[in-house]
Amino acid sequence: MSTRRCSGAGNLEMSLKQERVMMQSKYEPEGVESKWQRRWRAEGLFKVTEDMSREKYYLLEMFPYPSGKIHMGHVRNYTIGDVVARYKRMQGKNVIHPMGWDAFGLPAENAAIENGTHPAKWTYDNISAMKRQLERMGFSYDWDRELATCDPSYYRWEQLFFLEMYERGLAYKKRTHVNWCEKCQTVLANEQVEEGRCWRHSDKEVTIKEMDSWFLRITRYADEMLEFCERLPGWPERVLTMQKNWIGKSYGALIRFPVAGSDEVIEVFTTRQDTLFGATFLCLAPEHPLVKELIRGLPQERDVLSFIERTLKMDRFMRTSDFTEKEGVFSGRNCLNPVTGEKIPIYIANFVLFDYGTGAIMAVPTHDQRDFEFARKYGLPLRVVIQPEGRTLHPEKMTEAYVGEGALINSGRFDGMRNTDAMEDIADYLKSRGSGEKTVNYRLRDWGISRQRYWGAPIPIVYCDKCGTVPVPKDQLPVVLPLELQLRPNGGSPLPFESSFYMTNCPICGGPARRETDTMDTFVESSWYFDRYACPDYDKGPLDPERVSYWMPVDQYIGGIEHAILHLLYSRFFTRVLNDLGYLKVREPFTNLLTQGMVCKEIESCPTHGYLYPQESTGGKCSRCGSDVIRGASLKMSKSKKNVVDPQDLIDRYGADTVRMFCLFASPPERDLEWNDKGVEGSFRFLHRLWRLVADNREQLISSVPLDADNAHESLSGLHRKTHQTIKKVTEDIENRFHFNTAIAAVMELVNDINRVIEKKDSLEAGDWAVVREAVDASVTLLSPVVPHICDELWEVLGNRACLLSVPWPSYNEAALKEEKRLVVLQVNGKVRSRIEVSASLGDEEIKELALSDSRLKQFIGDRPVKKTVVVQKKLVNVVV
RNA sequence: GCGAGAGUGGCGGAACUGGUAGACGCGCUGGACUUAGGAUCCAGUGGCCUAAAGCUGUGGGGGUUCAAAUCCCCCCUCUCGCACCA
Repeated sequence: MSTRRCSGAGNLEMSLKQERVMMQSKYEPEGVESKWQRRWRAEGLFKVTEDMSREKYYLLEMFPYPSGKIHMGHVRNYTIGDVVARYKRMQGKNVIHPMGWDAFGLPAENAAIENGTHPAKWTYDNISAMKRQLERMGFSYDWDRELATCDPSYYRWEQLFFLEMYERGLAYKKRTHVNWCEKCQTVLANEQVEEGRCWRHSDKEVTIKEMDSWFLRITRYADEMLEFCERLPGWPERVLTMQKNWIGKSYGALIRFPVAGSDEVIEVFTTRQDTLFGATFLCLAPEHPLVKELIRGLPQERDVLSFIERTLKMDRFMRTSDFTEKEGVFSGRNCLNPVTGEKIPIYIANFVLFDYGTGAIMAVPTHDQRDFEFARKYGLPLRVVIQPEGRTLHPEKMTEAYVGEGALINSGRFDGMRNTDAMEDIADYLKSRGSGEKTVNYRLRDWGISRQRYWGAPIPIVYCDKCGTVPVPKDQLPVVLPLELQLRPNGGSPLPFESSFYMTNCPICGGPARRETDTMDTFVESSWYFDRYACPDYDKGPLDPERVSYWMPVDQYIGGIEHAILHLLYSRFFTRVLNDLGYLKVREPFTNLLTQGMVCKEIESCPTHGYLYPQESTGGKCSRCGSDVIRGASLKMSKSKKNVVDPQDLIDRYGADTVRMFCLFASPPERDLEWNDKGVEGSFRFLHRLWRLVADNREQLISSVPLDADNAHESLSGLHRKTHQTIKKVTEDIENRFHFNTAIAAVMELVNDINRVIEKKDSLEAGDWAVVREAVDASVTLLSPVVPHICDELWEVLGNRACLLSVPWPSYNEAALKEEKRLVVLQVNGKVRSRIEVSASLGDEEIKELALSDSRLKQFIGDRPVKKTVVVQKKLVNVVV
């Protein structure tokens, strides 16, 4: 690697001629930061354009919901991203680093209802407030690419995508059982239900409701998305595992059970077709579409209906909990086991999931624990079909199901086969008889995107009594969300009540028609915003093919782990759709993914007053009642736990650079960050020290002769070496693993070394100052992605003109890394007993000799005979006695 | 229950392919300068021991190795994800 001068000789000369930049002796971040933010903006430093001759680098952080104020999670996420963006830029890449707003969503509506502000005004006010805060942080966004998803110029393209998906059967409407959140007054996708609760809040259960809903056929891509999990080496294993589990592919068979005395057939999905001969009853989910028909007119009808009603009323969490007792009711009907011909009862059971498989199961109580419990409870027959080796199962004596392997019995022609071997054969047998076949089943369901809310992108569909469901013609897009209307005080969408919106004419027959009043899930907007950043101003179509193919895919995506399934899965799906529709050339949107940890802080609480704000706890006592404060675990910052730190307060107090630095220094990005007010002070102090280092030695630094590669300096060779070692370390820490904490620590070490050298200021010669200058230049340059304002200021003070962002990243000199002396550790039986310093030119044998003649080592060896001596290349000698 | 990850000083964290455990920072202790310090600087700071010498030490136990925070086996704890998935 070649040596690059850290100090620019040309710049130096110019600045010496110029009036010298005045420097304050005290570091005052506010002034420095606003100065540089102004200059960056004036120079359009963050603007980026397509340049086919240069290698592009797309760095993206998850865009925020415009809640009005940035929180520590944003600050951390965006600081990590900004460091990478600035670093890559200094490395010479053409870096795109955009920012925008995930601007549709419920909070705007709720705020509107609460305090009478229009969702649009609320949203745009919040956007400008948050934008100001992001600018104050000094992030290097190309604001020319800013977009807000609530803007018709954005969502019109989404409506176009929807129509094209509709044409291809990728968007469809069906009446089905869906997740309903009472609090949000809307339907939720499966991915948005967490532990039976709405992902937005945990205080209200999600219930099941039957209604019409629009779906996107994500399941069409299930297999491909699963397979591609193996081709995303730049993604965390954890996220891929979660996605794989969510897609949930399983191999099994579809088996048809004819209903006795009817033409109806019940299809069942099973992964255990080997146990088919032991199926002694069937269970349907209460939501199963056949249930109502089966029971019509039977004496059981009433009981079944009341059972269904009871079950559906249960919230989803209880319904699917392991602890909920398995319950069911006989439907009054039977069906025939397709292989035994035996008549077996059909039950309706609460534990059967309507949205997995076919919503119906064959029950084999002897070899499935759930079926076993159910059979015991309702006195249903058990038949053993798998006999384990070395013991005999008796149905009447069994206390639990046997789920292991064994030989088939009571299974007709398959008797004696190993159950695992019979899987294929039984499937073939079913196929030959027309009663089933092998199949693959996915846990993933189609993505329900209808939302019965106002503040979202309208679904471009019209309903006509004559023509049915009619897509809005593409040239009539966008279907604009009306802004002038009265919101409903109790939540719920005003659109179905707004005739000026829903009343329209049928695009086909021209007769009166009604618009779809559901809006799209906001995750639809976030599924393609990164594509639009490539060409936010393009109006001839959703995406400018040239620009998009230059920028996509995203090289590095950074965001919270909470989107491991939701947003990341939807985006992978959407990318495939847009690829199939011809808008995109890529199949996967994000090459590398970094999921940063949460920002946590210790909680404090009082036995009577609950969680306390820091100012409510003084000297370990509750300021209201004086009882002892309980210091709790460090938990994710949240308003309800009263452990949030407002980034704005910190910026006001310490400046953006300090906040940026602490966020990175406290822990590596993928881990949780433990907030520590004292730690912030530490970062602030370091920046002060850095500032003083330059301020106090400005004259000597500026007038020092630039260091030449070959004028290796005798007196300060240690500092020269340290400088190059630091460049190497920082480069590798950022490049290979994004470990900014160790990178910062390395620069701190260098700065400590510089200060140690400068202490002997008076004895330093001109050549020494050149070494110091090199070290200072390196420190400032290496830190500039982390703390760009102070670094640009110091860089200018040191006589340079350009902003560091356009200065190349320093490279290190391999020769300068070499130490002429090496510290060798001497061990006896693996224990450190002594250390010696040896010349780096010595060979293993010579070092061994030196070691054995070391007096301290000799003392430890005593007169014991040396059995063996291990020498590790210029590092360690271990003498075994 | 299944799957993944993690347990290192008073705290956040270093130690990259096994080779000086605790870099860097916070906190703490002592000192200097100060009218003062929550400013700054210097020194110290895993534990045991008055100190040195020494011993000991990376959740616990065992193993491999000249050498283990790091590799293997068993156990414990915590975090996250999934959780009646047929």
